[in-house]
Amino acid sequence: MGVKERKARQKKFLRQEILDAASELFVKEGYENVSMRRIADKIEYSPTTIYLYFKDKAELLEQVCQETFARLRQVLVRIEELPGDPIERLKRGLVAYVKFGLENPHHYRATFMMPIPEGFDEEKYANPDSPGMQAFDFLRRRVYDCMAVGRFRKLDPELVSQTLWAGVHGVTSLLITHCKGFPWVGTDQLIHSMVDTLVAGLSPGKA
Amino acid sequence: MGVKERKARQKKFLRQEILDAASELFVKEGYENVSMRRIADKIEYSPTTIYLYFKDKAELLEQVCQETFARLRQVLVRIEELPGDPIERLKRGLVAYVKFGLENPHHYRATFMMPIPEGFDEEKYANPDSPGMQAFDFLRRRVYDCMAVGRFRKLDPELVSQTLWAGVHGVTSLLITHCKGFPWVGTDQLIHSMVDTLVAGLSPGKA
DNA sequence: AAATATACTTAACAGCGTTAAGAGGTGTCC
DNA sequence: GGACACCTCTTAACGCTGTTAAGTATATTT
Repeated sequence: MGVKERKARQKKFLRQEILDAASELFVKEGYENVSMRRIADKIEYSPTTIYLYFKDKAELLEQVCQETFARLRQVLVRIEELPGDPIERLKRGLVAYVKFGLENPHHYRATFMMPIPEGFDEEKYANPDSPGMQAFDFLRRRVYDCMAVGRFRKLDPELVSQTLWAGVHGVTSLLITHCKGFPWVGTDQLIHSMVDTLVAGLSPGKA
Repeated sequence: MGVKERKARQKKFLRQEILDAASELFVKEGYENVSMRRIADKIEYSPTTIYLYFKDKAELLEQVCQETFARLRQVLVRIEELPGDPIERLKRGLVAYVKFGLENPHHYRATFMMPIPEGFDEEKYANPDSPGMQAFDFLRRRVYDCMAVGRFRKLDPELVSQTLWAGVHGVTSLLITHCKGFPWVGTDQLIHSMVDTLVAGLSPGKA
């Protein structure tokens, strides 16, 4: 009676195949240039088949992004395990965040730069299990570490975390959108300038 | 022989009418929900008429955004004229930038958060006359002011300007995209935290 | 009055996300 | 074995989208 299991396996396989095809197109072309029909062509199924596995295009690409952002989580966990100064570890995490965004610009855009779909589901964005939230949690923990050892001024740690996030998000999204056509002083320079400046501004010894 | 002039006036008038209709829809619904057909309906012309006045949708909405960003320029010029501490003037400009973005989220998104169109024209984005560039120039001048009076550490002023821009852009775009569904500590708090932290981090007295 | 230029429209193309209805094979039960 | 139901997938279609080519009707010029 392993027939049910085999079918389930096949279903899962096709689902993954759709995800992979979508991902590949997505990486190459970005959100608006990936169409259900093109994905279907790639896997040699009819377009409507995709709807048997995903509610709509938004859900499909959200899953693609989640897969990718799971990798960011891994990177951050590895950094979390590394020894070192709390400040240094925080900085490393922030820099890794930006680099990850620049390496996966389409995923980053879809996750953090696209308008929330009309009927926004509060839970999904507040959901602490989403990879985005997990990345933010990493940041928050690093901030608490820095505060615990007095490397940051006594501020609302939530506010500090959000400020840092906004900072690295700013660099990431700006570089993604205007990568060409603007005389950037240099990607790495800008990343480190942001991280160092924010951290310096949060450090004690200066009102 | 004022007939030519009258025609030119009429042409200009219709052009502006298109711009206004597009702007109104754009403000209410955002980029993707504004269609050429809806604009045409609004002004009671055929959709193709718009193409006699604008090359395509991108150019039309770019003009809409330029009109709006011209208002940002006015706001910044007024701030520029105000007396006060160079640091305070810089901060006021940065805060005004974010508030403007939050008041015109669709324009801000279209201008600074959308993928550059395929055949990107380098000149247009490097064009120093574009409202975006003018806003950046304002920022740059304020940075030079702060440096001139020793309120900033001796850093590359270009790098400092870009860092500040990325910071305020980060707050703006993050709040635009995730305005709901994330437990923000408070919009104004976040804005001022970013501005104050960056400025503090750039100030002398702290390595 | 005929020719031309201007301003606009109609019709169409090729694409999009998505849904409704149907086909064809597989497994189940009488 | 045959009827039935299920599961997977497809075909066809709807109503959108941006955009172009061709046509019309009016006004100006010759």
